[in-house]
Amino acid sequence: MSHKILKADLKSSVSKRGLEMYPSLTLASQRIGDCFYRDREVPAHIPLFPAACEMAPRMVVPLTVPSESASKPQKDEVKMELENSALWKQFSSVGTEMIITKKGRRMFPGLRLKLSGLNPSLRYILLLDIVPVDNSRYRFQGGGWQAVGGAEARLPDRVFIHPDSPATGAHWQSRTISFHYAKLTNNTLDTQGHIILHSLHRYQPRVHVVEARDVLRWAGGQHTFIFPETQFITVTAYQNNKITELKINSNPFAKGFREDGMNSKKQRDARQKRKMAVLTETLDIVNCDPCDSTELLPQPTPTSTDLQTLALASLPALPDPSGGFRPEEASYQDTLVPEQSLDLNQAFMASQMPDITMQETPGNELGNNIIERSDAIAAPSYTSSFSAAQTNSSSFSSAIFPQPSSFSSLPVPNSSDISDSQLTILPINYPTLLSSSPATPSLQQTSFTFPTPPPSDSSSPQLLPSSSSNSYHMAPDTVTPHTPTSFCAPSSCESNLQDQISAHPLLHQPSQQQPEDGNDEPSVQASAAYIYPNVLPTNPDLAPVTAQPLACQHHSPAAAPSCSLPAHTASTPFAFPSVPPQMQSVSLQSLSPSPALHFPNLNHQAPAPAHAAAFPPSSLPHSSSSLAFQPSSCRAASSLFQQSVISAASLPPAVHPHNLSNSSASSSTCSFPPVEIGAIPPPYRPEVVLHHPALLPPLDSSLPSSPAPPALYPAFPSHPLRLHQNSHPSLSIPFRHLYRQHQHGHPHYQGSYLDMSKRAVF
DNA sequence: TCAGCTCACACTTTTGAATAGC
DNA sequence: AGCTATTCAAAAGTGTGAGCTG
Repeated sequence: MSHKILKADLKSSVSKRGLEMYPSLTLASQRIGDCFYRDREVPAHIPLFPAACEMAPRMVVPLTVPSESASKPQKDEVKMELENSALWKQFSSVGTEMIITKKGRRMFPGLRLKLSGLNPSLRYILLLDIVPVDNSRYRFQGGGWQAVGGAEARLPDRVFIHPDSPATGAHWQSRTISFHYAKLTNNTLDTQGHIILHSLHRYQPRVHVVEARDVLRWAGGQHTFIFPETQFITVTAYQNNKITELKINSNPFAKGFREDGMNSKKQRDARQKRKMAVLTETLDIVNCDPCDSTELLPQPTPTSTDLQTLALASLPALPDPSGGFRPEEASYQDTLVPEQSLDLNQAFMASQMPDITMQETPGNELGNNIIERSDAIAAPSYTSSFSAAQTNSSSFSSAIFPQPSSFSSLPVPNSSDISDSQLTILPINYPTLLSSSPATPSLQQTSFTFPTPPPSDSSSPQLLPSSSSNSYHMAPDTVTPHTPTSFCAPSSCESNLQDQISAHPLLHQPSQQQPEDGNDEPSVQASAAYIYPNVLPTNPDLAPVTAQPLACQHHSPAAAPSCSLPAHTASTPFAFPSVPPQMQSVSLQSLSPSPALHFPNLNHQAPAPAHAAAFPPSSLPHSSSSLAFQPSSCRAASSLFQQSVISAASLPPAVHPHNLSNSSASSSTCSFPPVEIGAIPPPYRPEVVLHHPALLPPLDSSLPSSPAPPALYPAFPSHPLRLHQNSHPSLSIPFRHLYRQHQHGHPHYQGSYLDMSKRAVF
């Protein structure tokens, strides 16, 4: 089976930033102040992010967002379930560790997902990215994981595109979606497209469902799903023996290491004994033959293989200390035992699999570019259960979940806490969690609209406001795609942030979140517009806070700025560079130009339209961006957003690691503050393409030269999208090697990659 | 000295080409 | 000739443990 894997380095703010932890909101100040969401309970425009303290590590932190009003029709109910949730929870209860190696290591357990709610006729792209949960480095001490310091500089974010992408909704919904091809590496110079992570850091995988049309057209609705139980700590060698046991017992490839396996400790010891015996015997023989000894001694020390060969050859009749060395038999036994275990797991999963129903948050019909908030429908139940679980025995808690009961009392660590915190990750008691939330395990859903990173210069096309009241305003001269979104160091911003957070109205509305019944989502009433974060921070953590380039800055909750959003209606297509078929990953980068996706397997699916007009009506009518947190499944909320793209940049404010530890470590909850989802990075910006003509594929004469853009996508001069007809990936440029110079100025610059590091720094 | 990393190893499953059978 | 099933070797995925590194 040859999976045509598409690897591309999309630069997405989403992947780059991941979910920002609340309350350490991280959008650039100039944008943060302009980020408002409307909420029924909070009619006034409430800035998503504190104006003063935007600096925060890009981490996964869900923000609780009041869900859309129940009265609103839910047009977009994308649901995702984690099929092997039970297995994940088993690991999570101990403290999931993921081996990362230089060559890349697969994740185990892998992400096995079920999707529903997609438009069968539309194409979607599934993306996997992994973002830091906090800003700490961990060490396994005293049987548990403890934060022992600050995280290392963030590495280039890469996104793994599911090999089937793009595929129709029918395709995705007809089978289990697995991301087992994705590999993790700690090689910062990795050229294989693996997801680069730091060892001994804590991460949260995220899955993004993006409408292919939208991605190809520099925008699009998206759904982001996060399963708290899939958090893990990266290691180069397992630290917790329990994890090792679980891996061995669960992973078929590790079958040999099982108790009765051929590579078990017992067998290995036996082999070792035999080797030593043979070696000793051989040496004795050699030593007994003085004549030969001088001749033969020069031979190299027998290798283990040689020794084993000798041993096997000389010990065929030797009784096996372990009860008989019969590979076939042992192997057979090994297979039976684990399989049964897995079956049990499956049964458990089935029983535990909640009927997750995440409410989607219909976006603004008019396409208003407003941060839309969807409520964590099931937040209460899930929250409480999660909290309860906290107290239990898991090796680490889900840091991303703030205290349920209280936004107002959301723990906001002092700066001092940050430096010396020795976070001990508490385990999550999933069973408790599940049992406690009978209604629905689904977490809250949060939907966000993400501005599409606009071109950096005036020449770049700009999105014409479809609605005057909700238009984006760009300040090309002041804000470039390179403009960092974060402007203050975490330490300096913490106190302010805390104050702001505590004062934030939303933080005092935990009770307002309705239980998930699909009707509890608070509707966004007040018109809210936030300045289009046209550029994601190149190095948000280092970016100065003072920079406020955007013309439309509104830090006042009452302010409803009208900002023009640059339109990226046209995609600048180019072929992906050829990549190994098995994995193709992209670095989503918000700031740097993003290449148009070229999906090799488009041709064996529904004909790919050359331009938006050719696409069927979007299943994400509002170009929604949604984020859903759920234990095992969730329904993503869709929000109306024209330029929604997976963007970590627009992701929720980063939660301070310590904050995280305090809130989550002490309690895992599902009451999240509003989560802002990042957006799929746009293709290359026009100016970039101009300087790199090679990026542009030959124009397809058969395609209309000037396709009429849909209303949501104002005319934008560009090359018509030319979908590659070759079923095999033939990426003409190192698409997957596009990196953004990360915050902290990551030194591991990819020399062979396109230099995306040159961007304005404020 | 030691925590963390790299690498070779043995074992396993997966993959896909080659072959056989219908 | 075409299709399907089977076989088999190579490739790739595992954890382990010794050795290396800073």
